[in-house]
Amino acid sequence: METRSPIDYEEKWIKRWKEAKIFEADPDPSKPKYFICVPYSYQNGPLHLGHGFTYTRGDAYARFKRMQGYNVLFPWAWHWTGEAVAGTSERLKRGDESIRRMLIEIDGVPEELLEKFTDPVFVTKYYTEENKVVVDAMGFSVDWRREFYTTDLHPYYSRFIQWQFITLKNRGYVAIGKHPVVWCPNCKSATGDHDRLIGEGVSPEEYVLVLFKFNDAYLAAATLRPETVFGVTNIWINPNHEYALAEVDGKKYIVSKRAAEKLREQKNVKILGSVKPEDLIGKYAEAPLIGKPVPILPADLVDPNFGTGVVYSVPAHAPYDYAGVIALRSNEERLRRYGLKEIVEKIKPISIIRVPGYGDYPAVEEVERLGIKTDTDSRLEEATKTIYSKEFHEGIMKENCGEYSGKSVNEARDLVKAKLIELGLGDIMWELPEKVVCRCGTENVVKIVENQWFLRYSDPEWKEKVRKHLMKMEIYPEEARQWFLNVVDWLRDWACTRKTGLGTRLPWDPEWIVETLSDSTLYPALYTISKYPNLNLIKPDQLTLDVLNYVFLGLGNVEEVAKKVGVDVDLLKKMREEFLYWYPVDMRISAKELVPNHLTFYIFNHVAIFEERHWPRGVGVNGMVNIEGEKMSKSRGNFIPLKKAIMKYGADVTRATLLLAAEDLDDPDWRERNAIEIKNMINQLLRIVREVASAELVEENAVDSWLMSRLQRRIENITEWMENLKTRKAFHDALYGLYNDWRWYIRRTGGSISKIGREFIETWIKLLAPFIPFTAEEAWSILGKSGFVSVEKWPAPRGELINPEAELAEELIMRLMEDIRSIINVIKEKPKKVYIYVASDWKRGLLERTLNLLKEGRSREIGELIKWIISNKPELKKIAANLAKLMIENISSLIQNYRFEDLMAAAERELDIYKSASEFLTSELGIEFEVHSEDEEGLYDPKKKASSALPLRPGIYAE
RNA sequence: GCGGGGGUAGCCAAGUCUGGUCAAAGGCGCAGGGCUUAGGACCCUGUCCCGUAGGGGUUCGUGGGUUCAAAUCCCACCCCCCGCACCA
Repeated sequence: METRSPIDYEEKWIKRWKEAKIFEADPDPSKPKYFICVPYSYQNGPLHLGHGFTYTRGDAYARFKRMQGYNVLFPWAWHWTGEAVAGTSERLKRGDESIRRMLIEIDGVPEELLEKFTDPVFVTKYYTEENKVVVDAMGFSVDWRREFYTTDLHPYYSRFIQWQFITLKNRGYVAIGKHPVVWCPNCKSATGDHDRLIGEGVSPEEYVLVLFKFNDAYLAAATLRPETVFGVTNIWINPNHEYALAEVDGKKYIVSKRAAEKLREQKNVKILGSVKPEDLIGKYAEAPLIGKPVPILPADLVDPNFGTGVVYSVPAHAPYDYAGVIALRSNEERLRRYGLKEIVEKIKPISIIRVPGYGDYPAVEEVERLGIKTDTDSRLEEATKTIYSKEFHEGIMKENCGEYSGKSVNEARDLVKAKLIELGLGDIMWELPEKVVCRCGTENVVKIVENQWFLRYSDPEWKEKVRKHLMKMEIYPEEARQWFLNVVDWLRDWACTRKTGLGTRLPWDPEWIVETLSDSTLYPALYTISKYPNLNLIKPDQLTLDVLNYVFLGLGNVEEVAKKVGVDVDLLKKMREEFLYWYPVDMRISAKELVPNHLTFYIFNHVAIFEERHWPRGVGVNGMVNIEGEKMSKSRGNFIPLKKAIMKYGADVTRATLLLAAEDLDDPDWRERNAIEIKNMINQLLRIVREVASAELVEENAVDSWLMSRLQRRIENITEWMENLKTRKAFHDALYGLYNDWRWYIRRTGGSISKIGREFIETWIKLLAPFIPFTAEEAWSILGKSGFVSVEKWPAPRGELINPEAELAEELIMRLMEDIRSIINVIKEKPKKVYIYVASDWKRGLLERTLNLLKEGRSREIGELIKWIISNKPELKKIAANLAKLMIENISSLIQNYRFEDLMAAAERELDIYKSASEFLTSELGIEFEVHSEDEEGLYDPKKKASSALPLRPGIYAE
């Protein structure tokens, strides 16, 4: 399906830009370079408004830098690596109706192609073609000669990835090990979040198995709180469940049957037999570390399907356990059947943790407070959470905890765990805190994957290098820096390989494929040379390790390398030079969801592989697009592909609507209303341009100076905001700020336009070019300009055109208009005539005094002004206080933008300013005006308004 | 739980770092007027409450505090959004 904008000129400019090759960038030593990129997107669907937002920001910045005179490289590529597309194909093959519908209705895939979607490679190809059209349609200023996609389906991408991984491995950044994953025993694969029927977001948790010696075996109790073993009073088992006796890594465990099965995926397990609950209940097992025999008791709270089905009981600190004791005590039948009465009576909670806000037995307190009587009461969950968290954060181990006494619970937990394992009395079991069910309907377990390859992001030295570099990087907005630093602290080793999906084979262990977030960390470097193989200057298989080592790291003897692979030495040298010219990346722009993964990995990998001078310089992050205030998602039905937005509103409207919606970490909200409004605005802009293009230019006047002055200030602000990636502010001011200036100008000139007015419009178009490039080009050509505004020079503010006097004069006129309106509003009838009284000359002394007072921060010393007024004009005694107060209020709002001299000068010219504006005021308000000075002889002033006149605030009388 | 961001007028959204210029930009919506054959677009005005003179009153999640002065600084609390590893 074609992507066609309703705006006729958009297509035209895409074509012209392409023909003129203005976005193709080659090294040019005479120009400063700027390398900006955005993360490539996974090709499992159409680009949507979320991509559109990040990419438009990137493009606007690229265009801005280009206009500033930088040699800008803005390349593009496509991510094919991953498992999701394979999943889609698989579901389609199985005849999944929902995926069919989604592809047709939401992604807009033609029905006849659906058959081919059972092939993942076809899917990625299809979307790459579709999306490339969209990227052009959006007006992104891409150098397409450098395009590529990932995986070993591409002629050379995998060579790059293999080089990267071999380099990482050689430098010790790759490790092999075990790794827990959520596992579907039926599908025999890891179950990602999106492949789940139940249990989204659930990940494996590490439980400690505390081993209680029982004959020649161990009762293995699973716990998150091994430190509480000092408070154990008994063991709970489920009286209705037959347990398994199993050999686990050479040791005999008694656990529930389900647990034995689960452990099979994690350890070496041999099931030896079963154990009846009656064989355990009433007997004793020995608690580790304290060597105390504790009785084994029955409880309904024990779920054989969770953990090991064996629980050790700490009634002082675990509400469930205390409730279990209560429940058992009152269960006469059970006590009799197992002969437990005496044992149970002796059980007393043992306090081992001191925690503020509770006495010795927090669990007892909570259970009694809530009046809980059974061990299956649902309120126990809440009580457990409360105590767990409180004790973890504030709890201290008491004197009865051996070497752990006095330590925080937090600390003791890890120490006890380590000790138990060291003594062979503890073990690890991974378990899912909640039920997870695979799409296939099978309940999942945790599997330990063996021989998993990792990137060693936990390496303290590596982290430290990254942290240090982060402190030097430009990060926009600044708040994101701390976030990055936290991520670095938190980061663990990353399982970097998978068994399924598309990607690049791990060079030294080809049964593994480099996973998607690990093969996308270094590729900006590839952009610097990808045009060579793309233009057939070097063959993909000539990009050997030696060649890449030379090009990216400067290693080896270039003559020898060239000879070995059979390419021209100069070509290799040129590639090396091109890499050195462009690298490092100056700016990478992305959505904030990539901070905790991709962007951080990107920095880690650069730091690991390249020389320091090639580490990333800047990162900009932004929020994630909402639609009409709601999160965008296919399942909500509010998913908007970029293509759809373009076809409805055009690219510039789409770009503008997104850019105006938010900046920094705020999430932009796409609102249809805004898009419509912006469409009108853009039409209006072109209307103005056409009008100006054909206008007969008149002589300049004072308002022209005002207009130019405003323009300089706007340029200054817009430029500074852009430098800091404040795209919303910058564009908002470029669009609406300048528009409002223009409207005022037209009002003041009565619609006539001077040479200056035209110059303003030309500059305005340049300032808009990074944001709405199509409209800007169209406007540029309407103005009769040749060439592209896209490569025009970005306007620089001209200090000599800043004219505070002209600005102040206009501001005074605006204020006067407001005051008159305000009066009319209150008296509720339109006056026949309005008299303006400019303050008497002597009052300028008052202005001077007021300015001094404010300058010195003594705005409260109003008494000084009052005294001064009275000493000059005793007859004003009554209103002196009022005048002084008004004076301060009026001036304090001006003093921020204008200097002392400007204000004094304006006060001297005030009469002229109002007189020359009186015609304008009449046309605006439809009222006759007379402007007088308070000093005039025989002044017409029936309501004595003239005496209330102050410098820069005339008196007004309406009749 | 841990980490990050945020709560401003009917809605969206600036302002918060650097307290006074803040009844608080801009846009939308709404109301009135203009233009127009009409609609749309466009232009002007108004849009917290009160007010027959440019003024006054009460607001910026909640509750305290600092200060001559707080949307802005400090403390506590409530609520919302995002990320947390095999989805990219």
